[in-house]
Amino acid sequence: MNPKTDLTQYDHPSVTVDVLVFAIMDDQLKVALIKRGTAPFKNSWAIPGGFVHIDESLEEAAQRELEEEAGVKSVYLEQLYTFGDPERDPRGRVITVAYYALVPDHDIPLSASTDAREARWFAVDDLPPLAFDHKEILQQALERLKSKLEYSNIAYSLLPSKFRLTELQQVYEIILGCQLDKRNFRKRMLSLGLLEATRQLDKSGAHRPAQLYRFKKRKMMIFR
Amino acid sequence: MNPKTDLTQYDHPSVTVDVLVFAIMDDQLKVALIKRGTAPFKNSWAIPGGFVHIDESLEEAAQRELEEEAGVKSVYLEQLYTFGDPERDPRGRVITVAYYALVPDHDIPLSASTDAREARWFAVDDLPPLAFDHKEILQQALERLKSKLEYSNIAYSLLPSKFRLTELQQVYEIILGCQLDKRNFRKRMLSLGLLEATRQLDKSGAHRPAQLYRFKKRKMMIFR
DNA sequence: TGAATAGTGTCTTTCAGACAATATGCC
DNA sequence: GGCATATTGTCTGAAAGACACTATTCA
Repeated sequence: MNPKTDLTQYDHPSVTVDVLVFAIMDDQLKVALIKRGTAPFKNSWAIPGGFVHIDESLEEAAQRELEEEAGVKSVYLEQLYTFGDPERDPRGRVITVAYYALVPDHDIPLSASTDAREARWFAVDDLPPLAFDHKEILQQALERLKSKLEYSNIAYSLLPSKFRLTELQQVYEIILGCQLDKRNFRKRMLSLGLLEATRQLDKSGAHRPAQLYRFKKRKMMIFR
Repeated sequence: MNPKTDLTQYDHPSVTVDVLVFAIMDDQLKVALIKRGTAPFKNSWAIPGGFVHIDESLEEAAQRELEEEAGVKSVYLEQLYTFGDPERDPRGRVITVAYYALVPDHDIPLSASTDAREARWFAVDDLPPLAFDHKEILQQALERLKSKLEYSNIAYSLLPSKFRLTELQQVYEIILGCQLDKRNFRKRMLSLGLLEATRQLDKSGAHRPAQLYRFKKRKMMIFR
């Protein structure tokens, strides 16, 4: 049986969404991947995704994937790019609209869903070979994430609602891949006026407790 | 006859590309629009676009539209965003991948192609009502254009290969919609090191001739 | 009191922005 | 010479970056 049959017989491409789910875990930026249970690329790791239903919007489809995969709702979700090379899927013409999501928690269990044998978090700088053009998609997501970190407040979406300034700085350092000066970082963050101190202290360590802050608005803002 | 029939009977969405073609003409930013010759939105103005052929990439489809519409090749072309609301086209499920193009010439004749009664340039701040969700698409393209102008060298793609600094400044002023200081503008542009003086002067006016410059690289570069 | 992290200020450099006079070529 | 545009420099304020010590809590 020709594997292309079910995808191209109508001359309409299939449309999928792929969702890159990012989180900070163990002081690393991690991405959720699934191990494919079916051909093509059976047993390869891939970005979770699926077909767009005929009556749902692209964003709804991405939300649905996100919930199936990581069980999370109301997290940061943004359309990344649409990948449509005719050769990107050996089964036939599949156009995928890639989204990326940022989840604040440090300990999200993943569920292997349809087509997936297994789901796991991978540090983005220690990845297995990926199926399809998923390496390129991931690459592009990382670039977007880095640049958006510099001129927006999306970092809030990788943090719990209250956090120490040191934690915020770690998010920046992990994603940008470089060390930042503590004094300059705090000066800059506080001068943006997007943070406010809460009345709480973090007393979790055997040392001076840290002030906890929150973002005034948990909505993406551009500052340039 | 149910107008949805031909688009949804297979449960696959249709995929189109829409291409926003921008140029500077008469000291205004203009966009190429077509007047639709068929329902829905018959006689409304719309962004030119068409179906993605089953064997061409999205970018190839956009190139093809661009050539059919404006007869231009090798101009700046960038994917903008993918619009996929299930209600965006009354005929059924149509997902469109929007691209925008920047053409350097001041006098591009447009050809009315399939489905179009007429094609015309419109100043972006004097637009007719647009079909579908095309107003939103155009809005988003303008935002992208403005922000990219600030941190990249895409302005080169709206100019001929050699140009006066004054012309370059006009491109910025027209797109950003504000006046810029001539001395500061020139200082900044020259300090970026992306421009080089040619050996030619522009002697077209009854006044002191201007030095002609060119971009060292006619490839999009980010400077941030 | 020692360990561990929190918190803070100054100086320098760089860049953006305000601002106006002179230069050159053509008619 | 008059007109029209081209070309050029200084000052000021803001923000980024380099840099090191004190403060606080807990064990």
